Amino acid sequence: MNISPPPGSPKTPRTSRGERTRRKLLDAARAEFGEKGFYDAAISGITQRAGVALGSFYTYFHSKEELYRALVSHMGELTRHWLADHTAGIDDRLQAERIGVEAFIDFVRGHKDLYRIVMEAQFVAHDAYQGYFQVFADDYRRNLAAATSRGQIRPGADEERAWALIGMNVFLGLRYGVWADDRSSAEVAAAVADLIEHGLAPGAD
Amino acid sequence: MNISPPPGSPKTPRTSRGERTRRKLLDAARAEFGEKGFYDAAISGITQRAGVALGSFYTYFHSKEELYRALVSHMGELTRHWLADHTAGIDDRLQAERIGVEAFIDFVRGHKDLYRIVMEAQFVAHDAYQGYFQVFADDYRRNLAAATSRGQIRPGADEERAWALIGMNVFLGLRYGVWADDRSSAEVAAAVADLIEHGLAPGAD
Amino acid sequence: MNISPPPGSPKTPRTSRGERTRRKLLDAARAEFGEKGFYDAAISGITQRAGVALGSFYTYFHSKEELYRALVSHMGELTRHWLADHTAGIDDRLQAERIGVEAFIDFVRGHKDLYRIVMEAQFVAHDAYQGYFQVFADDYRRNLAAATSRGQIRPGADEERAWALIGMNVFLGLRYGVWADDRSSAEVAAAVADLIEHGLAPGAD
Amino acid sequence: MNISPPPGSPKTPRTSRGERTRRKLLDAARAEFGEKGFYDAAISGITQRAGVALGSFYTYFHSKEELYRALVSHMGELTRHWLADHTAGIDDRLQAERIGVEAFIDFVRGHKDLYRIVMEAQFVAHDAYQGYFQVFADDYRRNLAAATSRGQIRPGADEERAWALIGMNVFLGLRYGVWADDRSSAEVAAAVADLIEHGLAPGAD
DNA sequence: AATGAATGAGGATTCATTCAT
DNA sequence: AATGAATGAATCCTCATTCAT
Repeated sequence: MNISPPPGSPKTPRTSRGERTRRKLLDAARAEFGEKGFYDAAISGITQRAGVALGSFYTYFHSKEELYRALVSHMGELTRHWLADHTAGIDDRLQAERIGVEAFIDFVRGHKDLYRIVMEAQFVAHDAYQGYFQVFADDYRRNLAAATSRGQIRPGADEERAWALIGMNVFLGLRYGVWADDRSSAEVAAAVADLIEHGLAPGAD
Repeated sequence: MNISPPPGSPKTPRTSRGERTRRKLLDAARAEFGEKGFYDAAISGITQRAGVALGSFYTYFHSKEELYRALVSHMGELTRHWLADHTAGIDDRLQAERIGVEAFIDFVRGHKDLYRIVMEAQFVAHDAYQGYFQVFADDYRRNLAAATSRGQIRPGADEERAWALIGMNVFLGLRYGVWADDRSSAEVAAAVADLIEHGLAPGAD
Repeated sequence: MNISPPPGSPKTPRTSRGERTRRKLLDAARAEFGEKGFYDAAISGITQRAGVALGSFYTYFHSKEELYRALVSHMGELTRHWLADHTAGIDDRLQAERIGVEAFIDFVRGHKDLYRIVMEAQFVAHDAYQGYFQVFADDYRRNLAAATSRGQIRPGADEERAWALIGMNVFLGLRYGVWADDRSSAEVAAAVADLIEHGLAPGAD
Repeated sequence: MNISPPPGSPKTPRTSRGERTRRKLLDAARAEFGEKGFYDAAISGITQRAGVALGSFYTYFHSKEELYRALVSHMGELTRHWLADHTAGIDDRLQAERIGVEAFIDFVRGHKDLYRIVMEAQFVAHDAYQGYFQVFADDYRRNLAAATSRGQIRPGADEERAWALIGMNVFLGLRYGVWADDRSSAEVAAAVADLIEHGLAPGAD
């Protein structure tokens, strides 16, 4: 007696050979999507890069889009781990913010293909895109609230702040991480940290 | 013997009837692209919405992409006019910033289709996208420099600040203008204005 | 102001050239489907036979199946016209039955490809198949009832009789019209007419 | 050095476990083909229903078509056994005919999937289909000849009669056995028996 | 005997663009 | 200027069959 898997069930490899092939496809897809974008990327391009037959793609993924989503979700995990690793142990929120910007730009520079994939998800898998940032927004809000309660930052509308800070990071990542390298990540981070910390007003400092 | 126009020359209508057709196509394209995105939009969809024959499209545009670029560029002008109109006469940069955020969110809400088009341009007409924001960044930098020289804001790295502020606006527009309406634009603007003005540090205020 | 056609609207040619192309496709499809059956027939095979480009197919039909249905329906009309023409003016039902069988076998012999198409419709477009025969069954029942009221035949269960008679015709058409020609249609018709008229019982005749 | 079996040799299981697997595949195939038809049925669908691995299919069958033919042939045996069982001991041909129609409709109702398989064989394995009915036709002819010589029925063209009677049964089975249940098999059989026995002519009875 | 990964030919459909009228 | 038919390259996905384990 066998239990047939539910319709939308993931296609999980059952052997180590399969595991290897799946990974080759994932890597190839990352390159193909990153270079050409979702629409100009071809399954045949992916399988050729991976060095497997066309049909093998469908042994591991239900569709082009499913694979795309897998990549977006993977990128989310990578990003969060990277940021967590780089800001671990920093108790001061403002300092964490500066380190975060710097780490993020560095990360983007090292993952331009995946960054492009995430950005394009807005038009390919809107829910995945929104979900991707929602996780960050939620984290941010929690961090801001905690910092407020510790007296590290002034109280304020944390949700709006969270989205504003995400937007900053995203565009700085785009401008200084993807489009051009004319500033070091540390420079950018310093400039922005100042903005985040004190704002623009010619205060008393 | 005819003198053929230089390649790449714009296809300009010569009659008022042609002018009307061109406009119908532009409007239809905006709807089609806004709804379906560049890749899923079809020329035939555009001409059907416009109520003209398929072939007529190529009387006015060289290609799908050319039309797309025209739309992006049009959006740039609309946005700048809108912001200029709404911040005209405001001498104080910090106040202008708040009004700008508010106006931008309102603008996005009224032009969701065009906003989507601009965002997707990143993957369809990268140079147009970059150009679109570069104009804003340049404006921003000029404004910040001027405000600095007037003593309205603290001196700082204006280029980085410019991109950071653009990123804020874009994501707030996305989150509060396109994705959901759960905050009034004024609320969002107020929250962010506070951030921009004073930053997060629990300063002397 | 244009009214866009309803989604499932037929693709009607608007020019005489289009009319010609559509007909070429219909003829080619008949040959292709008749030879290879629905599943082994290829759109590319049809367009090659028709001498038009692959894409032209979709200018006239929404899908392979839609064309198939058109053919089945066309065959229904042809058959009914043929039978009506050949049994017109025959007042006696029993004689009409004999002439009908003969005409049907002749018809099948001249339209083997379409006959195959109809038969396979059972598995491709079940409703079209059922509809095809239902029309005949209804006609039959009407004819039997009328003949009964004229005293030409014994009263009986006309619906069951109708389907039985259709079944006869279909299988005789298959056996003597499509599979082999070892009997003339008149011979077959005579043999069957006797069966229909007197049954098998060794009655008084 | 091995002696390879002659090409086309049946793949016979050597163990009872193999026997069991083969039967599971046969049952699964019957369900899959019956539901989806030959072309939409997939080997993977069959093996999934059977609860065995895809590759195991080819341990027992050379191809999809071979299995199909096995099913058609199996259905032939089942049908003949059923009819033989139900008409055994009936000496009167006309009564046997009535009982036969009734039994056939009942049989079809209980084997809709196999009936569909047989019908589609016309397009998948034409020779198997023709053979299937040829056996019945031969039987029929023999029976009719015997009945004639016993004086139970009027002499006539038995081959044509045989195919006519088969056609009746097939279509009645389709209409009243597969498509709808709006008549009991006995009712249908009675109506048709009358037709077969006396024909339609308003004879002396 | 059983497993499930790998293969690659094959086919329907879409769509930007061109062309004849 | 307008029309709509014609083109054919391009691509996703399916699936029977083979093969290595």
